Amino acid sequence: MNRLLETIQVAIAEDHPVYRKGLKNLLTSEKHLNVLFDVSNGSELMEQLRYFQPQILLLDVRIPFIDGINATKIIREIYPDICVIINSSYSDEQTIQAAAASGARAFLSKKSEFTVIMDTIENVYDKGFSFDNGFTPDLITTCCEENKKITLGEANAKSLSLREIDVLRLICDGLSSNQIADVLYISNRTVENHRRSLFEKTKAKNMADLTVYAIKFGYYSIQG
Amino acid sequence: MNRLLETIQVAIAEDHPVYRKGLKNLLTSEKHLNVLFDVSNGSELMEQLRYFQPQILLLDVRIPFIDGINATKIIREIYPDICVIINSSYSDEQTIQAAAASGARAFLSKKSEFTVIMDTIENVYDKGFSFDNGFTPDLITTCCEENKKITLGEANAKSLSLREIDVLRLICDGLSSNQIADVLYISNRTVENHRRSLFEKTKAKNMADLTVYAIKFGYYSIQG
DNA sequence: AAATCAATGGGTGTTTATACTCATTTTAAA
DNA sequence: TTTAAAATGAGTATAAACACCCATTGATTT
Repeated sequence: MNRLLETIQVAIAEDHPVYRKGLKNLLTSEKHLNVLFDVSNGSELMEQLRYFQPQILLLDVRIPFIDGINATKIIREIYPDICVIINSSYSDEQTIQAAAASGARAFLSKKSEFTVIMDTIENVYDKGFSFDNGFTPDLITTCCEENKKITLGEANAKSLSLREIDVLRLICDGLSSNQIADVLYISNRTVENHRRSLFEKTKAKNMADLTVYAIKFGYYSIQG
Repeated sequence: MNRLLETIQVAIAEDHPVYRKGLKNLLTSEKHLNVLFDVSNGSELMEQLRYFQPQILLLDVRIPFIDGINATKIIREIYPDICVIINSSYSDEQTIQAAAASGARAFLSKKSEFTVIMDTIENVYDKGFSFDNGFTPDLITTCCEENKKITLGEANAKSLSLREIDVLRLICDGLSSNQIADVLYISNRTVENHRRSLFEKTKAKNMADLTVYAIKFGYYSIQG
């Protein structure tokens, strides 16, 4: 293959600003790479993914709101084409195993040299996986067997309409049905109907449940 | 003083290559700063210090061979003019206290924005200390004498009780007051009282608001 | 042309949440 | 040992949420 003709789309999720900026600069300076976006927490990550899907996602384990492992699980369900590379400060067995089980394609230590990061990205881009740092083919296969047992039926979830997303976000802002009705200039009965279809589509039971769903799937992003 | 005529001599000891390079690039781009050297472990650090003495040393706690705390103690003895700024991934009390006791002039979280790093460097250069991230004048004096208990007055004032956290988590799980009462073997009136104090402490208006708060401040984590 | 769906609005209920008031017991701290 | 706070429970209200039912309009799709 001719690498020169291809540009790999990369994204970064990492909460240490200096590390994130440094990594972004180094990746940007590579001609065949393009950094689609960089975010500092899981909430922002899921929001960005709704609009931009990178081929490679460099994902820190310890990020706020939705941690790297759970984010990987969710991403595997909604965006199975995105290859997640887990990046962690600690390379202990539990973390590596959790990364493999969640559906990550490679594991990187934060102590890695930049050349190692580049090698890993290219390996994942070419072959789908990169085996290093305790990440082995054996581990993947055993973990994938485990994965088959825990298949979640999120694929059945119907997509939300634009108006439903409006209502969902205002719910997360803490507004009541009446308040939402005032904001959107519609009847509170209409708001309640939207909410009812939100419950049906998301299988949520109440407002709290709905809020968790919204954050989990990037419909609502937590700030600060 | 005229900052433009002065160049602050800085050095970096940090074992994560990407973070180190990123930080070095950012510091180098500041005109009144000069990065004397950057090393990846305590052994290299002490070797470099024999030939080059920076005015400010940005020192990671977790570096190989000689960790940041011990390195600071040694530096204070041999090179008392070098101002050490401890840089750490975790801002827990023990680490901050240890940093203060070892003779550090400031404490930085690795999650800090670059502007915060710059402010800290300039504060230390101008005044000898920078008080932030739990680093207080009191801490310096008490740590230099003996290990006293640090009272966290403001943290206790707003912190949630254990039972309140139980209730908060079950709310996020989507349970109603009656269901929570069943799970915790208490009256639903008690649950409602806990919920009321949760509203008071968090200033949330309803369940959705409370759920966002819980996720934001780490009381509830989203599972994949 | 017929069917589908998003968006709008309503009727009639029951359940739950929220806002006040208050009291008791236990536990931890000053 | 007195004080404060946490954890428990309740009475009485109103507001909101939630569960069913239903219809109309406009846009898109088949």
